[in-house]
Amino acid sequence: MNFFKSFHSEISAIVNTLSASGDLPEGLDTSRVTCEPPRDASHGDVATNAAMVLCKPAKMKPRDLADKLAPKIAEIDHVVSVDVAGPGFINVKLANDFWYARLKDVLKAGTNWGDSDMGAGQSVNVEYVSANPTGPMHVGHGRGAVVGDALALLLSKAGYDVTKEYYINDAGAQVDVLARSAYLRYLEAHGQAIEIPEGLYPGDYLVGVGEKLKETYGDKWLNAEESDYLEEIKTFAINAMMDLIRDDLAALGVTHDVFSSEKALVENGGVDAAIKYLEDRGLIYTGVLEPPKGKTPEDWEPRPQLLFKASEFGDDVDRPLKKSDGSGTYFASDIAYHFDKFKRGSDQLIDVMGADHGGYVKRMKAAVKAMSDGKADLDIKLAQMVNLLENGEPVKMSKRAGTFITLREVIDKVGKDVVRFIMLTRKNDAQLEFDFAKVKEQSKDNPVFYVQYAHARCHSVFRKAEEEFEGIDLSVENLMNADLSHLTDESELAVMRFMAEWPRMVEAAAKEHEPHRITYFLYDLASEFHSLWNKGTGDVSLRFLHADNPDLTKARLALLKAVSLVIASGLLVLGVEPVKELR
RNA sequence: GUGCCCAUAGCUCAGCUGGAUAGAGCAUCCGCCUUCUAAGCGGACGGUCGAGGGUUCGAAUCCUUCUGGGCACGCCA
Repeated sequence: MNFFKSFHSEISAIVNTLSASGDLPEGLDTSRVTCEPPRDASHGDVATNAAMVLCKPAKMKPRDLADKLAPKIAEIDHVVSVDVAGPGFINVKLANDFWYARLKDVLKAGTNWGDSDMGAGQSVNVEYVSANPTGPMHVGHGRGAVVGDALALLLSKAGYDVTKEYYINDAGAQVDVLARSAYLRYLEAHGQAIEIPEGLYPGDYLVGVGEKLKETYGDKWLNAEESDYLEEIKTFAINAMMDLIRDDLAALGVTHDVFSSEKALVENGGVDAAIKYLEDRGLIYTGVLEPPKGKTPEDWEPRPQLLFKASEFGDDVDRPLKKSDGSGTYFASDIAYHFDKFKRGSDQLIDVMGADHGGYVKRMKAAVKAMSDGKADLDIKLAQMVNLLENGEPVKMSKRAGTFITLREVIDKVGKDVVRFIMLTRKNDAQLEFDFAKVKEQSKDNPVFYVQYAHARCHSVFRKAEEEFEGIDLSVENLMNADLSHLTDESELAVMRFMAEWPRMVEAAAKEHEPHRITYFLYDLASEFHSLWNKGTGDVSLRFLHADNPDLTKARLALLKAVSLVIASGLLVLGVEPVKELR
């Protein structure tokens, strides 16, 4: 559990007590009071800004208020000292017993340590990947996939009821292009010489589709009109592409709970229903849009269109729902899709998409606000570009020259765990450099390795312990009984303090929808641990195993066990498998 | 032209949504293996947080105006 939270409620209780006794005014709002680990560890274990936040409504000077709160805070369990510092911070030091208790919490909970009930079972829908079913995934898709998947895992850990969803864009012009491209490959499979015109998909991943089309249909479509074969071949090709994509995702360890089809949504009237819903609320009209400023398209001409009043919900202009040929725009079906997600019971929606969809954010948020009467919240995470490098040099990619690198190739080259971890070493909206040379390197330059190494080091001691102490019981149940008061070195306590912050980290990262924070936490924990480890090189008494002192050894093993569990727990959130040994 | 995102050490980036003297890694320099993995650790050097103004006890963080970069801008998805 997040002990900063319970500290916060202790302080609120103190404030209320002082109010009741007349020492402080009634009705002070403690919601802005924070309890955090101080930036500088020498300040103590918990710092609170209570005196500074409450001084104004309490009509006191911050230091005076702090002096009033401090003696009461000193009475809280495990508090050994309270200092007032700086402009009015109250710094609290906790007894070692407190950290020993947290360590036992870790052992007891295992990799479930850090689980939170913050989400209280609220339903969250995370939509991610949603790559068009027109070809294999590229590395950029992979980033969205990892960000979405890790975010979903994180939210689950924080107590939300998460649905992981993929939206298949199987309607519209792009899948028509796919169908035509597949048809050419079908002709090719029948021995015809083909030339792929500009605008169709040239990728050779369609060759196999052409052959399967031949197997399935024989020569049935060879001399047919497009209007006859298009639908059937389209469905066939889309299915083939989705198999391909699902396969790529599986290789990344990404699985979705729900696949939603845009085509189905159009065909079952969902889009029309959504438009009608907005129409009934007076949010739709037919009008003519201003041409875009600055860069007017060549073929621009004013044309009346069916428009959604997005500007009433924070968007810049109203947005079209129908194309000039009368069919729905992508936006129209996406409105229907988000409406559908909302009606299925999620009032918290998260979309992960590529940064090139940035211009789409405002209108979608406007639509969700309108469709849900403001009840649903949509957060859109934009996954920025990934730049592939080889030893600092950009990897040149060209679709035409066939040097395009797919996500699958990257996974096969470095492994899924490396891809997942590296994709989360940056905020989602910052560009990411992915250097093949770096990520395969087994050194501290490579964060994946650095964290895995810490985990592996723990296990190497367990193996050593089994060799040196015959019949030693390394089970959690046994280690839980260790006398932890042997652990008094500053580095040991530093590691314990750091682990105790994990639940708070999970909650903060989940609240902000920022899975990359987990990566940084793990890196820092690994760093604390490596530091402790190395102290043993200079000071033999700090090593973990001591043949002449089984009690001390047991306590140290308990600490190691906890470290390995917290690292494993964090890696699980990232979808990365903790390794016990590095080759 | 308009909107969104970004700007932090020489380089690559964090900075816990307003807290204390702004932190890591790389690079450079100096140290540490008779060892449970040195695949590591410790230290030094390095900053007008792009610029100006504002909000308050307090700003890298919030507001505003600039400067410089990325993305997007009806009938693509």
